[in-house]
Amino acid sequence: MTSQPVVSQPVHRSGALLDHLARRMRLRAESVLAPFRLRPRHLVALTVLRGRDGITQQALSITLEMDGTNIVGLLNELEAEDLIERRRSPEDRRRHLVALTEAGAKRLAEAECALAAVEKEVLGALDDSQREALHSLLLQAAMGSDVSCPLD
Amino acid sequence: MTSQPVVSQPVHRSGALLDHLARRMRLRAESVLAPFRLRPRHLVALTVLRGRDGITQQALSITLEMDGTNIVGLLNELEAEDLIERRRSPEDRRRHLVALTEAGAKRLAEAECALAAVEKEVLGALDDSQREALHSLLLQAAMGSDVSCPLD
DNA sequence: ATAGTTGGTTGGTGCTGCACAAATCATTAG
DNA sequence: CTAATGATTTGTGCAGCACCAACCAACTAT
Repeated sequence: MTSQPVVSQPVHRSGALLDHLARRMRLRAESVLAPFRLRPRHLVALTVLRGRDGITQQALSITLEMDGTNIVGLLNELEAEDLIERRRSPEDRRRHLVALTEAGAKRLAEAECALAAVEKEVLGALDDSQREALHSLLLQAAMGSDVSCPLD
Repeated sequence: MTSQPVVSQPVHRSGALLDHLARRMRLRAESVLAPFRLRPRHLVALTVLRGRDGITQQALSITLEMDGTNIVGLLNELEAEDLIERRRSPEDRRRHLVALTEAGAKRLAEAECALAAVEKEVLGALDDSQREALHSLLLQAAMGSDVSCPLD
């Protein structure tokens, strides 16, 4: 690899587009999510938790790239709604292993279902297969670039 | 395809992933952009302007889904740096037609160039062709779902 | 045992992005 | 002339989030 001295095509930047679309999505998502007593960041956290059960709070803080103290608050809110559970780690009883509860998984699924319309609107220019492709690319990017995710 | 009465697979939701990745990108982008005296939202605005020269401020406000009064502030900042230009519309002299200046296009290009590393990091799990695919999907979604963009 | 370190928690402070409201000016339309 | 419209200015308030300091419980090392 790295053999070709190809200087580099203009290689399009996706940052601004990502920002823009995320914003549009979030604006609509907020009102849709409100009846579920969830805000966008809750959704993000729950989504992460669905993929990595029993993650430690530190790892979560790294994954979400949020300050540890704010993670606490976020989890408090979710725990108050019984959507997540904090279990003590048997190996190191200081650690909390955070996991989605059944209610949490259910709420997440319901919320996602309710977001179908939003996504349809924001990603309206994409057909189903394109949306699926987008999802898998986003997923791969999100999982792969996760510092706290050594082995998947 | 589209012939099967498949009720619907779980159809993955991309909202949270979009949110998550945009955040990761934005966090890094902020520091990279600082030397250019640009913040992420400036980048978004400039990116939009590159695609639609001579757009009216109202249209911009619709596209960015930002309040009109905040658009004014944003444009003031960009105009102070001579990155955009406000021209009076000849047809309706109340309107401002906003356009990228040469300096603006240049700054935008430079900033994007500087963001290469950031994108490489955040989208590190994707290879070049995947990144390209992602970009074109995002672009299509952004252009297509734009209410103020009747004909492109 | 004792000291130092680490995971988590609490409380507080402050900045930034943004929505929203109100008042103003220039221009256009009826 | 009057009303409506595009843009501007100024001011208010809230939410997200980073950061700091103090603290407890539990682990580690000596």
